[in-house]
Amino acid sequence: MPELPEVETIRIGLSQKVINQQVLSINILNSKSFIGDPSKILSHTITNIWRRGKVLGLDLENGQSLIFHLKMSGQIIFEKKQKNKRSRFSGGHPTKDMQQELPNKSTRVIFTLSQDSRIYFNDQRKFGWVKQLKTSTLKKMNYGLKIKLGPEPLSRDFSLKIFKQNLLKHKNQSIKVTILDQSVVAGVGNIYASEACFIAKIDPLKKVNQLTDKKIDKLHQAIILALNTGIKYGGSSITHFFDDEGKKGYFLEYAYVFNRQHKPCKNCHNLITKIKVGGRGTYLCYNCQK
DNA sequence: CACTTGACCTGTCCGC
DNA sequence: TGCGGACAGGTCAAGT
Repeated sequence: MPELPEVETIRIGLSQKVINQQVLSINILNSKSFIGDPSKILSHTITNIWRRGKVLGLDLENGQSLIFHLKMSGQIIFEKKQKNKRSRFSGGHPTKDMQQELPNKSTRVIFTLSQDSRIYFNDQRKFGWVKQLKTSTLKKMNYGLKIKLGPEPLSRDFSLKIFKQNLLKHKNQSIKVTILDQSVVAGVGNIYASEACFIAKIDPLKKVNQLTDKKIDKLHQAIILALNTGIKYGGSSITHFFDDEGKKGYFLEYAYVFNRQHKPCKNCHNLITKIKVGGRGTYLCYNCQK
């Protein structure tokens, strides 16, 4: 589920709440969801929160880190207990988004923090994980992933030059499959890959070596725009995504193509088509994207 | 070697 | 209503 904008939305929300909190207990309800040694985290204090691609990290004062990958269905929900009632809203205003009681049948790990608050790691499909790693080894360990992560798309590291270099390592691969490769650029997933191809007016099936320099420039800009727009609307909620307070994201209301098959293109009114690219659902407007 | 498919899991939706 | 199959935001291993 969560791509860069969804993880970033969670990071922003959590950052105001967990810094300087101590981890009082860790309750692992599904053993495969937690990798590493929880005792190295226990009773230590959170000093920093960060994101790298789709990975979210918490650093602790003892040189250890907790990192999260939400894969397809993971959630990180912060809950602060207030006297008798529990609340996941800062002001206590109920919203329709947060029907679920916690913990629930998807809850895999519960972190109890100081100030009577908790972090719930929920994950229906059990693909996601939480790992304990030494902070100084994070980079060497590729943030818990097997491949080396590419540049952070919303930082200066994501220059046009580097993007072009990385793209051209995959000359014969389709554009969409290539930008989903986390070693080319970190954090782009299936939703924002379709969106970026639309914004750049590129057919996602087209091969990398068919792109002109001008199109590569457009695609580079389009990736940045799509991700920033996702963050602006608090991410995309299809079924599983909620932010750290249990609220939905609204990006899909503003999406050009994703999940809009048989609906009119927002640019030319032709109908949006759904195809498969690299085994993944892919949405496009054949009139706009060449 | 480059590229594709299936596995990992649980749940939902759709056609028959 | 039930059953089987396809599909779902990601990553990785195995297969071609």
